[in-house]
Amino acid sequence: MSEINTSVTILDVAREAGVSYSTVSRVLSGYNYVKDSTRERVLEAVERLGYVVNQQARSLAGGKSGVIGLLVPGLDNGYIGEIARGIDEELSKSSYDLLLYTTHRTSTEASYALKMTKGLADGVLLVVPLLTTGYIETLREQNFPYVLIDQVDPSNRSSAVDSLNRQGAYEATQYLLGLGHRRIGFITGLMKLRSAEERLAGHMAALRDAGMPTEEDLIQTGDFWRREGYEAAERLLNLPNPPTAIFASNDLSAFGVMEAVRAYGLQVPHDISVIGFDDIPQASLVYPRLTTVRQPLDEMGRIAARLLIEQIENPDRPIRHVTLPTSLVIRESCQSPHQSWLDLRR
Amino acid sequence: MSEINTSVTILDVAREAGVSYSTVSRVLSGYNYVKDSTRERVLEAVERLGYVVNQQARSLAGGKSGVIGLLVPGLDNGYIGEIARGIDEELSKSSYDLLLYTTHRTSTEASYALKMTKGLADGVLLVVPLLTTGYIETLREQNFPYVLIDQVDPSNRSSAVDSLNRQGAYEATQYLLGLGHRRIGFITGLMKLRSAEERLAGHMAALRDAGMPTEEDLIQTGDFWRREGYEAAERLLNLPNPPTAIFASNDLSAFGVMEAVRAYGLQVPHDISVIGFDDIPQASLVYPRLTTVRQPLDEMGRIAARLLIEQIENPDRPIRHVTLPTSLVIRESCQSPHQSWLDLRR
DNA sequence: AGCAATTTTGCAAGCGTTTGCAATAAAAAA
DNA sequence: TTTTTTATTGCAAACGCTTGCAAAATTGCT
Repeated sequence: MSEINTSVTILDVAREAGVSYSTVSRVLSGYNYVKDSTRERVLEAVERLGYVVNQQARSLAGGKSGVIGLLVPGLDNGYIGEIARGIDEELSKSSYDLLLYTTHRTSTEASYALKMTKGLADGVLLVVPLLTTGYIETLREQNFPYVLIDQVDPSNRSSAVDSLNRQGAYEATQYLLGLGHRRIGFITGLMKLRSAEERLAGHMAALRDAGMPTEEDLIQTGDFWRREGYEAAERLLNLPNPPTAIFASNDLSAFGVMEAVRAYGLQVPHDISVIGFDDIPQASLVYPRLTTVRQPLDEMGRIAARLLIEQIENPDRPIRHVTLPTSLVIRESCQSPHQSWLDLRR
Repeated sequence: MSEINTSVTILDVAREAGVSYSTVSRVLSGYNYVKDSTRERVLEAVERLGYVVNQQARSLAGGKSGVIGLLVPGLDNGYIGEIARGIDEELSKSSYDLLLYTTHRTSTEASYALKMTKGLADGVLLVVPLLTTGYIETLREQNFPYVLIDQVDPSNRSSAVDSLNRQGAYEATQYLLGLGHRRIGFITGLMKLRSAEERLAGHMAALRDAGMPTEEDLIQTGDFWRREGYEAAERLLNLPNPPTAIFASNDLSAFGVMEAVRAYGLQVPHDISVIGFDDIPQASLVYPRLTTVRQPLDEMGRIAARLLIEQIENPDRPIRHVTLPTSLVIRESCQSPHQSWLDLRR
């Protein structure tokens, strides 16, 4: 790699190796019908000239771009970070690069989707909760490889990776119940999202199965963000008969809850137990460390990436929907309610 | 955008609009010498056909790729996330896309650098602390636009964005001193890095200027990671005469410190004050919330992106080095040492 | 109306690869 | 040997776009 010149092309390599450029191309793309001695000569020339393939040209000429698009709502989330890490890890095993799009960009999601299909990427990973199903159809029609992460295609005709939201929530509530809580506040996620729906459903089911009445005031609307978590918690704490535990639909809003609890001069878990959902890295950083339902986000990213690559390299593979289990991670933010406290509220 | 077909090319648009393909190209790339009526006709055709430009082809033909490369060590850092957010925000104002590379990938950093110069990106943002200066030279030689973030080119011939590490550390130590601390433990960052060096230097300078002796045992080596922060803190706490405050070179290691302190049955800030550096989002999430030196990471990303774009669009712009100020963010992890505690140690 | 200056438009030649097809060389079979 | 078969290699034609150059229109002045 002595000569590092921008303009070393396949032709230069061909000349250097004394073969035709198509032979060089074949060697480079791992074609089999090349004599070993020739291959070696080409490789040597490549090395000597410091040649690097021009991806753009390669993909224009019909090859693959070697790029995978990742469409996410934003980077300020923790949650996305974990997924991205998983994706990145998986991609590092293959030779794909990652092109990141955040939908807060000015143009519409749909236009990104389209853009990618135009040669920019070989496939796309969608972590776009609020998706307008519209462009998913576009992708499918064009037969462009894509995988949804933590969201589902209502029509069920897309490859997707998600987790057992409902069951996770069910277990969390069951856990709280088991600790002796009888009044459990629930803060929903953004209800347009399937995952938010399922978590609520799981919670309700657990209550029902335990023969507990559901009280409307105990269900407060949130949006998966911290601020709304704080405010929903305030509403819960202001109730004439406040809950002894609060189940927030994700960790971020659980953090808001913890803050609100503290602002009310109460202590977690002493006065109020708090449980979250996701298990983002911060969950074990807060104090007290948050008990939460772990969604294997990085694993989801990894699997999605794998699914996508399979689909890219083998286009007629049927779509697949992988659902990962969640698990309750018990840390220090929950405990049994005090008897006195309970009595007080009777 | 009724017909969404993969293969709508500039030629189709030209036919539809009844003009030549070069005219279409000119309209699309904002060339001026086009009659208004023609432009309109073309734009209509584009709309009608749902045409989307093929970036690969465009960039092959000599245009720009419209992609900016971002080379980072990994995504598991919080620190990187903030920078990336800033970059992303800035990019969203322009029309560049972001291609993400993590160096933990198998190939070497240098090969990525090369790859990008081959048409894949128009410029690159480097957040690669441990950089071997080698490929920076490669980039410079090829006159390929790049900007360093939170790191400096020893030879000082690169555009870069960093912050006043030294001064930030100076102020932090001064603050601790002002609170009455006389024995301050310091946990370094990875000393290969300039920023780690500077933070240590700032700390030492503050001690010196305050007429304080520097005690070797109080300086422990860390590496900017949590685990090492924990262990360095243990070493500090095991000292015959342990410090009353610990200054960790970044927030991540400060978290490790807090953990260690807790593991020793002590309380932050009651028994030991802890101060960090960076102010990553988690800093205000931990309990007690971490007092730290704020480095405007997102702003650094934003500025770096801007610098890079300027450089791309105006190649003979001189290189620039922007250094942002840091600021002390006082939260709850520091307080004055107890007199009794101090006496105990006299 | 005639001519120069200026604005618009179109043609053709790439950009660096991949790949189908055909030609050549080598190996196997007859 | 000669004929088949199979392995190697080269040529040429895309891929979809940008851009220099030249031709065609238009406009402004005499």
